[in-house]
Amino acid sequence: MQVEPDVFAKDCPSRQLLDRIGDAWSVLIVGSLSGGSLRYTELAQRVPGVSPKMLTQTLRGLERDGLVTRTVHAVVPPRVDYGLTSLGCSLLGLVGALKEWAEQHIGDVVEAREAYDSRTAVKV
Amino acid sequence: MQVEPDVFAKDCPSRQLLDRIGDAWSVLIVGSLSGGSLRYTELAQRVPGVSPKMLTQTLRGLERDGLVTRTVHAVVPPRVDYGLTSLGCSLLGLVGALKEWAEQHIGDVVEAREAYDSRTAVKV
DNA sequence: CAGAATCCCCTACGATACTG
DNA sequence: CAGTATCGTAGGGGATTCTG
Repeated sequence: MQVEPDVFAKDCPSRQLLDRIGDAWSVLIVGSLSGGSLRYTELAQRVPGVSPKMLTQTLRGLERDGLVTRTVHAVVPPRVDYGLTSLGCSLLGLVGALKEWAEQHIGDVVEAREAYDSRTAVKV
Repeated sequence: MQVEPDVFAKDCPSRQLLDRIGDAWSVLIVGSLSGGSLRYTELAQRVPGVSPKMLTQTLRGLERDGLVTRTVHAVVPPRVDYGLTSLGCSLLGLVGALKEWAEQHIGDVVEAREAYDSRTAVKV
């Protein structure tokens, strides 16, 4: 008897994935890794505005979820590479679609916002 | 001269859409409306765990972004219907893909987590 | 270089109670 | 019914400093 996962069910673990995909840093990091592995510092540069704390924290989460691999090279100075697992790669399509949707519709959304605001701001 | 929107750029407004799509309540609500318009209370029931505050707040945000329409019927008792705009509908594909990915890979993620935890918990 | 640790703020969110 | 208003709290996340 198979239990049907349902993201919409509150108690379903699959809903937890919403948190991960919903996390901006996660999305940004996975997207940044789409071109191949990167080092810690390289990631920090490609994901503008991320603090070392959040970068590490997010990477740990992604690693724990099996989306990202962490490879430590025993050299000096230290070198750590982060790359996508096949599971992580399976997310790429989603991230791409997300990116595409966002870039395609941001104009409409901005317009809608302005319209809404001017419509609402009437009552001072 | 066209400015290329880029979700990955920190200052790009399209990145704000990440916040919207990243918001669990937004995703859940849009998903719930995929079958057609719903009233406030119906939404509250279909989105388990949402408080009236967050429901209203999220709906306002979605309305402002032009993703959702809010129709007030001048009847007693009051009746307000929420439905997707065409822009909102354009999100449905993404939400569906998200749902599908989540439900399809939740198993792998749970496994990965257990593996990671047992691997890490070694050092007490 | 890659991160761990600490401090601290602030606001997002939940719970509850009230109203047109 | 469809919300607002108020309060309270946990913790997410930024800045900074230190270390193997």
